[in-house]
Amino acid sequence: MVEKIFRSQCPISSGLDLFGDKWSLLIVRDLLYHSERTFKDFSQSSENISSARLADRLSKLEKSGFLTKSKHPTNKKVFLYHLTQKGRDLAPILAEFVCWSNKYLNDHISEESKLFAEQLKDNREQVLSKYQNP
Amino acid sequence: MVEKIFRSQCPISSGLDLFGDKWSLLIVRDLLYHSERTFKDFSQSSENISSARLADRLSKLEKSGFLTKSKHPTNKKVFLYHLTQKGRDLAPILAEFVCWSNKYLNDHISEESKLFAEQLKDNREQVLSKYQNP
DNA sequence: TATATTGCTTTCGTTTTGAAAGTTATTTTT
DNA sequence: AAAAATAACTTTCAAAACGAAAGCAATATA
Repeated sequence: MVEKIFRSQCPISSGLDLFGDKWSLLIVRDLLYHSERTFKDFSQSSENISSARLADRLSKLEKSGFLTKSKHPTNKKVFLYHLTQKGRDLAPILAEFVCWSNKYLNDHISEESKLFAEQLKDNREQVLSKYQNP
Repeated sequence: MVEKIFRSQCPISSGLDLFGDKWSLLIVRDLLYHSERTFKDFSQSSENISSARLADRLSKLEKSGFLTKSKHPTNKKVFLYHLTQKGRDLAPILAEFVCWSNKYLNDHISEESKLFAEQLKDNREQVLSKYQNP
């Protein structure tokens, strides 16, 4: 009845068990950058996630405590997603993805992300601190 | 004929396209920790990867330049896997996994990894520098 | 020489995925 | 007020990825 979540006691393996797929960290990325997103917003990100997959990932990330879902103040059919602290604390992982890709995929990534990688290189702590608080 | 590798120009999405699955980073982890591994060594890691999946991941990681495969000096049936610089440079990503899991999965991860997380917290640069060179 | 081991590959049933279409409640337009 | 559009999903279905197990060839060990 109780399904096993973790393959081992390794922190890397356990992290992968929670958010190690092709989509979860992209949802987190969008929320770090925009702080508030709707289902439609996520759908329109450039990686073209299918709505089935998006719905599934949002509910898993909510269940695992990475994000919260709340009602829009005026529009009844829209829901708003926000990161929790647990989700915001994934920012340093994403930052290292950015740095790695800036070094090894430099001719492929966008100019905007190269600039961001430079900022991280020069001033990691300060850049990241902006994402640590709500 | 040419298959698309990357979903977008985002450095995070592109990193996930290359090594964003449940196994690749665990192979890298083993090689960061042990510097040299055989097929059997990887098979015996505590997450129990199947041999089909392991063979597939090793060949993909080799093809993408994260690791190299070479002959054992004396034993003809054994092959040795090593990280390239490109692979070693994933260490900071793994380090952030360790820090995140130490904070949010502390009651689940091993004591050994908690110690490692503490070392990273106190002395990130020096701890990581050990993994940056061959 | 017989047995065991290594590094895979193959097979196969199950799970996960992506693409597309469908649904419901609400909001906007006419 | 009725019709059309929209948001947030859900459903369907075929394809891809996966895990477990067995099989295999070359080499090493007993």
